Amino acid sequence: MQRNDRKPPTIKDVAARAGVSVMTASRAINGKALVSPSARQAVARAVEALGYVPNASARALAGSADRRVALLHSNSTTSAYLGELLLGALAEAPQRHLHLVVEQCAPGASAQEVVDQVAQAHVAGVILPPPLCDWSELVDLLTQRDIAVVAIAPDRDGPDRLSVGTDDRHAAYDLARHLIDLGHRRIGFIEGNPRHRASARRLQGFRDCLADHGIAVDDALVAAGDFSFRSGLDAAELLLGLATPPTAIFACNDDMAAAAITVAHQRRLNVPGDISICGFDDTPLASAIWPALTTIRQPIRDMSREAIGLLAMRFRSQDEGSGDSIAAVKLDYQLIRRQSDAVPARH
Amino acid sequence: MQRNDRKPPTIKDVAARAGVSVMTASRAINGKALVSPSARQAVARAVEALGYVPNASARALAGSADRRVALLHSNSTTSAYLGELLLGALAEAPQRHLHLVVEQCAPGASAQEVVDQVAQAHVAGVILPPPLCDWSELVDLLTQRDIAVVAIAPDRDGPDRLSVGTDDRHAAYDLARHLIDLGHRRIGFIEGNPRHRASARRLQGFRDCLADHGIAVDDALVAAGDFSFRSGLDAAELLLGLATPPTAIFACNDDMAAAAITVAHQRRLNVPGDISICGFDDTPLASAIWPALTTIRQPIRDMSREAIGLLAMRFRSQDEGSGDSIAAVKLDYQLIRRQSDAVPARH
DNA sequence: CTGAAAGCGCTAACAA
DNA sequence: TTGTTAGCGCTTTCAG
Repeated sequence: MQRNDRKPPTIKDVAARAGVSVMTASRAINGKALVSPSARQAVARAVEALGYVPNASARALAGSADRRVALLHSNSTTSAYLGELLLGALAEAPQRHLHLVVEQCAPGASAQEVVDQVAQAHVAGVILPPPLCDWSELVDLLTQRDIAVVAIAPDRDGPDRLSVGTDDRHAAYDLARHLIDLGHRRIGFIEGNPRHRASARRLQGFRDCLADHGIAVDDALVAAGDFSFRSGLDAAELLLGLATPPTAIFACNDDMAAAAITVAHQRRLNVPGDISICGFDDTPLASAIWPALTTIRQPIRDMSREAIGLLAMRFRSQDEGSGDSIAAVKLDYQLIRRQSDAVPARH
Repeated sequence: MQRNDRKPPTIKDVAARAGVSVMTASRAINGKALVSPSARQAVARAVEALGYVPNASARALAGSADRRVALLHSNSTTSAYLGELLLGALAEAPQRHLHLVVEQCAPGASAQEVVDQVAQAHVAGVILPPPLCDWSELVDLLTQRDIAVVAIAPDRDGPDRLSVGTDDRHAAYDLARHLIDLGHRRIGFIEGNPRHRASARRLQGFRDCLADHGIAVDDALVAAGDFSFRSGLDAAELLLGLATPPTAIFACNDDMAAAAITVAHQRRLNVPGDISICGFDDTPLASAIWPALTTIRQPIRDMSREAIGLLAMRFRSQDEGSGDSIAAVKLDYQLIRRQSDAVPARH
């Protein structure tokens, strides 16, 4: 009855305590078939009593079951985004018997160099957050090397391409409808970086919604932007400087929405009294400004969780030689209503 | 010359190619002594040619060298902070031959429960970010179980306690001095959560600086807060509503500084023309508002990197039976000057 | 300085 | 349904 168990219990200890062979213990622990209920129970009890936890290294070494997968990132995403991604992946990986490694690709590296780096890591799969997931040269090279790729929120999901994301168009549609339901008819839109397809999809959802509600889209109300706060300032300046300014602004991300609020305040406009302003993404910024932003939240953590799941599934079907399974999963977004929107002021 | 090397090369391949035994290869690869220069070189060449990378699992399984360490977090820190911490730790751990696992402790769990959870993970050490690092019951329990603990930015670093952080007092002193150098004499201060010692240390640095410059601290200029945006609003309201308002405000974090800017704008004050406002932490928020905040940046990623280093060092000295080494490391902070500060307006 | 043997904890494959 | 044998890739003995 010593306080400090120097060594953690091994499967041998479990087997001994359960009165079965190591193999039976192994099978029971891994939930395989072909184990009698009684043995299964005995093992379960032993595991419980000993506080046994399988040794991941040994498992990886023995079977070819545990594979390594990498979360490859450039330094261009924010650490909040990356943090969420990491948390999801780190939580899911062990459950799927995958080892997660994190790789950062060097700033100026060529696709070939990045692939070499990944290959060095002996990974069987890679999770690619934006903007990496849209670097087709990289994706192709990886695929050629038989490394599975799953894209997080890619610009477009090709067939036979593993991806997870949300439906930007649909989310934008919903947000636009929210504004319309409030009574807005002149709604300004601040575009994101034209190189990101997400921006185009959001605009599309916005346009579709207006069209469906019989509202003509005034092109003067669609201002260019690039997702940066700075660009949001200019766009909002333009929109609010119009002869007939909009009663609401739909910004393609929170940063630009925050900028729009800043401009509104500079112009002595009350938000949301005089003008409603909505964002997209629900970054921490959204709730750290006043008024807090009504915005769309994407389940980032769940995305990487799903990504790991997709990889695990792909490996399984590879092993079984069966055809590929589901390729693109779409997760639900959420409209977060805070204080930056309201019914339009009477004229 | 096949395209797809099915299996990665093992140490056997390296040894064969170098014309030495597996053991010599192992020793050479790990930089151990007792290897002839010629052998060492041959192995190095073989490694290079084969693109050999040691298999971490096998290494962990064979030696007792690789230990597991956990980054334990509650869900109370922001994901940006956690993300940075993760990136630092994930990058450093393999280099130190440590396996990093990430554990989230359940919201309402007792210290005992959390320790049990950690023990389950077979870790030899734990990295504790705030506020976990200040939960002394937890730290004690962990220590009793012979699990090394390193605290990230703890409220106070005891002797014999591994910790890494920055010098809050000193950083606050520097920021205050920056304001004084600009010409400010009436400087408001917005406190953080009184339960966080960091808040007190920042106030102390602020006071010390004023004292050193012969400026009396007017207690009316020190407003309570709790690090939240909301509390910053109230504090700023109070400060700016004073008969003789300050010409500058030093907020204990960026969120409250952002709030102060909001209030200033509501009162038709120009920032920084009419009033300078500084933050602390350099969160993404700092550069996503207008004007962008002058603030203090803490090297969060480096902190977790250092934390891993401390653990590795501790293990090494444990193994060698030597006494404990350096316990508390302080990292350099940085004063980031942006657009929220300026010389005070003439009266 | 170098090498051979043994085994880390676990699981495929094969028997029983 | 169960147990046995072998071996994953590496490092630790312990002998050369």
